[in-house]
Amino acid sequence: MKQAITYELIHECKQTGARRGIIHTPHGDIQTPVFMPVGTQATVKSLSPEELKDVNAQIILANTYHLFLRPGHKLVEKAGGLHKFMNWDRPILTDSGGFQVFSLGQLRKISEEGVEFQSHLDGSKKFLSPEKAIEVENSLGADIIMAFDECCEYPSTYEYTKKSMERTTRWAQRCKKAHKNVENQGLFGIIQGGFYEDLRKKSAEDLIKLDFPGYAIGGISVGEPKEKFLEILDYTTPLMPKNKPRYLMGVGTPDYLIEAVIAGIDMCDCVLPTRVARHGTALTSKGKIVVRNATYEEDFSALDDECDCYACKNYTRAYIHHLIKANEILGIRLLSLHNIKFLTNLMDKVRIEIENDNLGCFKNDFYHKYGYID
RNA sequence: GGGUAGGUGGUCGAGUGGUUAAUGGCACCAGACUGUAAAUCUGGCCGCGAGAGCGUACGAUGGUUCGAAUCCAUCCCUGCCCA
Repeated sequence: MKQAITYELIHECKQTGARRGIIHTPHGDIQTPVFMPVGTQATVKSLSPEELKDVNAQIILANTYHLFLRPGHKLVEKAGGLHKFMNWDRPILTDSGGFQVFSLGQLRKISEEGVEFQSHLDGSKKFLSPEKAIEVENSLGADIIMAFDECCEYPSTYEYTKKSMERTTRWAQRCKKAHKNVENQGLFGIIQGGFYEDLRKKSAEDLIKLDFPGYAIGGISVGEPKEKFLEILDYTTPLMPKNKPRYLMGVGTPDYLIEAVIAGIDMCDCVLPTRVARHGTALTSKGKIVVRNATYEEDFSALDDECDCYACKNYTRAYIHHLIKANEILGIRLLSLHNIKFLTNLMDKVRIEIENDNLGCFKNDFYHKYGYID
């Protein structure tokens, strides 16, 4: 049977082992490694699809939980699917709601059957199971859909993490069984196991037996220190199949992205660029700047003199500072645009450096300039 | 000129004898943000001090009181009404 999602490995960086590849999807190819902006409610907050294309977004995320609650997956299906509904003709990935099991901690109850949520919108009770999540994801029609998992908080005990991981594996099995649209949508499994090496290993092994077209690492960047993050990344990534896309969920600071790619990751997503944008911060080649702060009041330079985005080509820090202070939407939009472009530009460079077998040197230069102490 | 309501920290505005350096909102100054309950949240916001604390402060001056932003007197200023 034709697979919706396939991965083509083009090159491995001789310096770092990072992978340069292509993910083939029903809505076109994705050059990897790739950064994926998040558009939870079928929109990357404040930006239009045209603008997302301008900042080289190759693929975006949407969320099962949110769209299930509103406007409802049946409505999106009636609209002709997510692509048509939101006017985005490039690939889409839908998260399963597994992250909401974590982020809505106080509003849900987990059982073997699934998760009962108290809707954050109106308090009403909603239920998501592996089968229901897949039903919703099938209706939404994204190219890549994620298995319904539990993202554990940090720290969690070994016992709890083990139980949760094993349940996530059983759920993955149920997801696979429930998935009806295999030719158009690729279902990815999510490796859990928290911060325990043997659990990660077990999770990966069991999920690989289920033969998903791609695999993700979940349950990372939930508040752990960076050393922990690197540790898990380093022992989990090699467990993932080489001939399939490897997705690290929820990672978006420049250093984490680079570390992930070096570890062998192909895809990352994060709300960070758009969220910090709305809060008045720009990511730049010389580190992040809080443009909301008074120091930028009379700074008539661009956000980042190395950036070619619309905001940097046309506006000054002083102007964007003013817009943010004045609560004007344009400030948020310009920063969102810039921050996404900053990360997609970073990944563009990363792909080139992999091809040139030079990612290690690039990392050092980048860190030095950005102000990371490595 | 007569009457009336008022003058509180950057601002609007609570407080009407003590636990009040003085509630709130806004403004301002920072910090956080990683599969989005987030254009959100947290902290600071009279001066000096690391801190304990000290010093100033509720239009002005004087007074009553153990104690006043709060009571009294006079003065200054502002809004509104009448002439």
